[in-house]
Amino acid sequence: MPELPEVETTRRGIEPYLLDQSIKQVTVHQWQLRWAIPKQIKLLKDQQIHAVDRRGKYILIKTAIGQAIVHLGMSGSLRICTDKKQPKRKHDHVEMLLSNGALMRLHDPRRFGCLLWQAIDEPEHSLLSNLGPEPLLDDFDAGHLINATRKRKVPIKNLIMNSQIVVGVGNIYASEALFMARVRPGRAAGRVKHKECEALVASIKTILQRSIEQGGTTLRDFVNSDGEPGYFKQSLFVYGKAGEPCQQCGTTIKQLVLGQRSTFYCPSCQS
DNA sequence: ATCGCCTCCTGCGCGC
DNA sequence: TGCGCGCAGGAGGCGA
Repeated sequence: MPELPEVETTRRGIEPYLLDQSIKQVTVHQWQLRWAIPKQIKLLKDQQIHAVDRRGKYILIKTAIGQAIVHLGMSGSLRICTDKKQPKRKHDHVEMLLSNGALMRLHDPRRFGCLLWQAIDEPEHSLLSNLGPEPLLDDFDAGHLINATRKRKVPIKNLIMNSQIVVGVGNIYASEALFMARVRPGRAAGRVKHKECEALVASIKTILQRSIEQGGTTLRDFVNSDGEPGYFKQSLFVYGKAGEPCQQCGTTIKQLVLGQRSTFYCPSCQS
């Protein structure tokens, strides 16, 4: 489900409830997510939260003795519950009770997400150590993308969704950014010109930023930490619009599969 | 090194 | 109304 804007929306939503609080209780109802939750997650009990950060699509809950690493997978969400009587729902796998009385619940029907632990004295987790730059920071620039695309034969869409190249670009925003940059998603990455790489970097930044401002994209079930949907869906140009006229030129939007993922583009606007 | 395919899991919408 | 099917916002891991 969540791409970078949805994860950032979630992070911003939970941060005020978590920051400087201590964790009074960690309850795990379902240990088996994508990977089993390590038993050490219980070390969070009585720890104070120093920061709630994000790296790519990972949310990092930091304490003096280590950090919890949360990934929401396809269907995960973190919700804050301030009403104690709010019942636990099916697929609420983990609950963390905070010193301010708030309860944070990790909900994930498909269980593609994860909750991992990295002690302060351990090397950076391998899931984090091989990640590319943050798309909204300055080290993700045209030079970086040009360098990453040379001699690569993978479709450009697959390449921008590769977290070793740049983090946070998922299936929705990859199609949208390619539309904005007027580049067809199936082009071999190495055939994308320098100018087009520049446009693509700018598009990725613009689209992710705008989506964050709208609270992310809710297609089916994304909700923020308050349980509210995001509003960027109304700003989508191509994703999920196969058969509809392009908003720019009227040509019918096409759909194909790349890297096992549905992909959308305008055959007239994008070349 | 790079690429493409498979996999994990539940839920929902669609066509019959 | 019910059932089976295909598809879904991720991404590591594998074999070629």
